[in-house]
Amino acid sequence: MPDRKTYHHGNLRQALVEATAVLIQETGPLAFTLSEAARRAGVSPAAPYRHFKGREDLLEEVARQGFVDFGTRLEQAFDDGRPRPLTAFMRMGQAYLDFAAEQPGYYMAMFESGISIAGNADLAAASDRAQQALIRAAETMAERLPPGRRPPVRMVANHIWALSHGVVELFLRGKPGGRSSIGASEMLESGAIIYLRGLGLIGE
Amino acid sequence: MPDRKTYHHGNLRQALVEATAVLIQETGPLAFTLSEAARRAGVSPAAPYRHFKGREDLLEEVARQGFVDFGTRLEQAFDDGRPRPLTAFMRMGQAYLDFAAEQPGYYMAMFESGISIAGNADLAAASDRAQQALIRAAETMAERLPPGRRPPVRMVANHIWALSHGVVELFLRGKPGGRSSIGASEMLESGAIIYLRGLGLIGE
DNA sequence: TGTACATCAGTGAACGCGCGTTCACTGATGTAC
DNA sequence: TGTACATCAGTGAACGCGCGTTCACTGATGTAC
Repeated sequence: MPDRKTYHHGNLRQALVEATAVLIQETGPLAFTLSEAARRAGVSPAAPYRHFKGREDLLEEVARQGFVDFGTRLEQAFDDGRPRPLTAFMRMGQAYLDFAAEQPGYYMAMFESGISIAGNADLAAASDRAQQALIRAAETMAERLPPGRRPPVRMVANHIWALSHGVVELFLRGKPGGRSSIGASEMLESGAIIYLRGLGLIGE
Repeated sequence: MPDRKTYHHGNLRQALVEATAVLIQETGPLAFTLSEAARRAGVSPAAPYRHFKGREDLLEEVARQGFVDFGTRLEQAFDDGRPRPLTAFMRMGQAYLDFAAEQPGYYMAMFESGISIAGNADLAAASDRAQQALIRAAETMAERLPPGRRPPVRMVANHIWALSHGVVELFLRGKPGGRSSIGASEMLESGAIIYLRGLGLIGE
């Protein structure tokens, strides 16, 4: 909103977060600058310092909000395994891809911007919560197996996370190793099905 | 080699490539600058222009060399499926991780630096060759299954690539979603085993 | 073997640029009375 | 309801910085004769 009328913006903090997400989406995480984000929010380059400690702080807030949305979407998609765990699980995988496709700016801020979650408690908490969604889904799946054949739940969650992330990075966008964005969805679905069959959760 | 004695460097082109890889490894793909690479090669900031068109050109050469080494390592590790395809396949997975761990600068240049392979024929060729190594391995594996149960070879190669890449990004280094580097190897191995079981290549 | 000279890989100074950040400031808001 | 005033979210100019790139140049190399 570069042509606002009032001296006070009213909602600058959030406007900066959203401008940053759009900026990253358009030109990649390397192209993000505080100045450009301020420009897009219609504000002088000094204004962001009323709301953030600096460049890094803004970027981390984008990632944090991304993780919150991401975690919420995964939880809602899995819906505690209703109506059937398998259906719910595949739906969660699709939600993972949907998030990466619909919110690429946030996804890149979360995974490709080089931020470190360790030094930011709120960010770490949001990241943990998203991971918990994956772990709970893995748990629900594992419970369908006889006790002796249950794999470690965290391991399963991490396998799925890695596969999903790999598909996003290689096949969702035009990345070095990847070819086209066509097929990311099918790629994840087929991969997940084969994996779940390997766990014994899907019959021959 | 900042204190070389001769006016002519002798091997500046390659020195710049290697300096860039080290630089990226140390501070991430965002921190790479032509000037710093020149500085580390012990040369003025104008010197690289004798060997590269500019910043982007050097970065792409780093990625290209990375893909060549990467492809060679994967091929050698798979060794046409000797002594047994399954063993060879798992060995190739380990080689994937080894490359990412031993040559992080090259790996980041290849997958995280934001270069585009499309506009650079040599780079595209090197990337293709690496992908071919994965596809041939998948082919050898698929041939072990009865004709009616053989999955699409490219799909299998892409699943494995995505899983490997995801493991590298999330678990090999201290990345946002990831925790520690411990376990990347186990993570990929266990994931691959479950996946291969899902394909019917490993018994219960 | 010696020398003239073309070639070319480097230098170093300069450029314009946009960045992140700081600063004293000013305009708008909202609360106390 | 009106006014004084504290608060605070913005401005805009300035800073130092390092970047990528260009330029005329110079020193080293190696080849022809």
